[in-house]
Amino acid sequence: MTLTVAGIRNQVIQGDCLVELAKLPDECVDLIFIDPPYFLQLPGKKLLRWNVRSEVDGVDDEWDKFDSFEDYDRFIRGLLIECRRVMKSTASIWVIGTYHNIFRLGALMQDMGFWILNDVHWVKTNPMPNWLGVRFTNATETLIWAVREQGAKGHAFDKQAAREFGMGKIGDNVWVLPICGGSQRLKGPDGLKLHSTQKPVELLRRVILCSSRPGDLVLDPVAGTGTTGFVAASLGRDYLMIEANAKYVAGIRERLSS
Amino acid sequence: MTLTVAGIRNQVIQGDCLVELAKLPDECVDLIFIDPPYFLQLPGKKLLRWNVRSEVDGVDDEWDKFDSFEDYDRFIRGLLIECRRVMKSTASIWVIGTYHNIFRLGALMQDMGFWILNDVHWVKTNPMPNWLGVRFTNATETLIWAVREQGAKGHAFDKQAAREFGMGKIGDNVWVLPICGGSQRLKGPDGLKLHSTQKPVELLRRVILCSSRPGDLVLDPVAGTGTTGFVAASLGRDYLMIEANAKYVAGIRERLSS
DNA sequence: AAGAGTTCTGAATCGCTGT
DNA sequence: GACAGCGATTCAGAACTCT
Repeated sequence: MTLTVAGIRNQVIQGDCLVELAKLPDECVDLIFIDPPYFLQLPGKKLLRWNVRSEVDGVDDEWDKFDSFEDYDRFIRGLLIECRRVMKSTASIWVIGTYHNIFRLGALMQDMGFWILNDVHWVKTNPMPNWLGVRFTNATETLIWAVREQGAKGHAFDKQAAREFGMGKIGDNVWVLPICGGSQRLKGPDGLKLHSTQKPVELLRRVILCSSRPGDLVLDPVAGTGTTGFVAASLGRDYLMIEANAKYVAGIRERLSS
Repeated sequence: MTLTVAGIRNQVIQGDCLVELAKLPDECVDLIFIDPPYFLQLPGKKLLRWNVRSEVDGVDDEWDKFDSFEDYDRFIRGLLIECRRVMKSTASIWVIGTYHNIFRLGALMQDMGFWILNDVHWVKTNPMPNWLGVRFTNATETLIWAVREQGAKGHAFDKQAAREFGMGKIGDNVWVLPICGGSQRLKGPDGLKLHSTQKPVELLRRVILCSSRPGDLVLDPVAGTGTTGFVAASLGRDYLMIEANAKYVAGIRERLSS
């Protein structure tokens, strides 16, 4: 069964992203934001041995388990193929990651024919300190912004908005802003943070303002805590979110209704 | 013929990087810096500056021409295989690129078994502006810093130096500095810039100070204008540079003798 | 000589229309 | 499809010109 375009506006779908994406018609969305699992490969036992903190906030969720780069690539490729199919010719797509996964994402996108417009660097004002002191503090995440193919015309770009966000006078590709915390951070029924890598509202605000128009349909197939749809709605865009985890979906629904 | 380790210190070799690297013994260098062609894929059409009668002198050098991503990947993979072979177990390697090529470099490195320590982002204070305002100004280049394999021990890291360079209080992975210009920029016999992509001395100073020790051997197999060796020598490190282009080699020799 | 104003350029995957 | 031509609009920093 294929959903109608009208029927997919402002929905949160609980389900597997590949299964649910397959139900969407071709060329129906204007903007896609993907915050995939990062494949951190954290040697957690080694960190435990130092006995500093039990987990150092390392991501250790069930959805971040992949056995190999090949497994990870296969998942990402499948996801991107469906995303590319549902993009309008005028749509653009953002993905975010760290050095653990962003190079794979970018190379796969280029191999699939996506045309990269920019890399944008989120510089965190309050990164997790590197207490081992054997490498640089990792204070950044990288976003890739791309269109469906070389020569694709008509994607949205709000130059005035971009100008406000960059460090330079033109909108440049460096955004300095804090990580998600405080009251913005969703809590689960247990009072602990609901999601380990919730993205800040301001990050999504910049993405959506710069690269979409009012009334556009914004898709997030790996919605997590639903920041994408939450911000899209607040900016007069429509959203469609897909998330497999029931607890996250419950969190999203509560967030959207408040 | 294999060169002795003593024989390769402080040399500039004119020749094909793959051929010359193959002559080196295993595990002989402490640090590698690679500034490969970026495969910019610029349109044939020149970008016009509209307030003056001039064109942007984009990079159209022969050394940046590849038929496809596949061709590009083949070149990079061959280069990295040899680099990995000549790295000591305690060595580390830097590569630099932009969104055109850095994702491919990073993914290839991961696939080959390199272990990424950081991505470091060079934020340019004076980037080329985005004339037409259809995307973000591309104000950054990305460096990847890696060791030979997961669990490799003993690579150099000067935490004090790193602390001075980052934007945060700890040495973080964002470096803000201007592009190479002025008297630092090498000129050819015709008075024009010798090389279209010369890297600033300060960038290499940071790389070498942070990730090598005095007396270490620093290898640059794609030397260009020789900034790597020039800076290494000034910091009490030994260097080995390989460069195919005779004009660039002449420029390097003159630069080193002055 | 010093200072003010002008020109030039940098790893750029940058437009739209009409023929 | 390709290509020519029009035209909208950018910035830091070094080099250069003029006073």
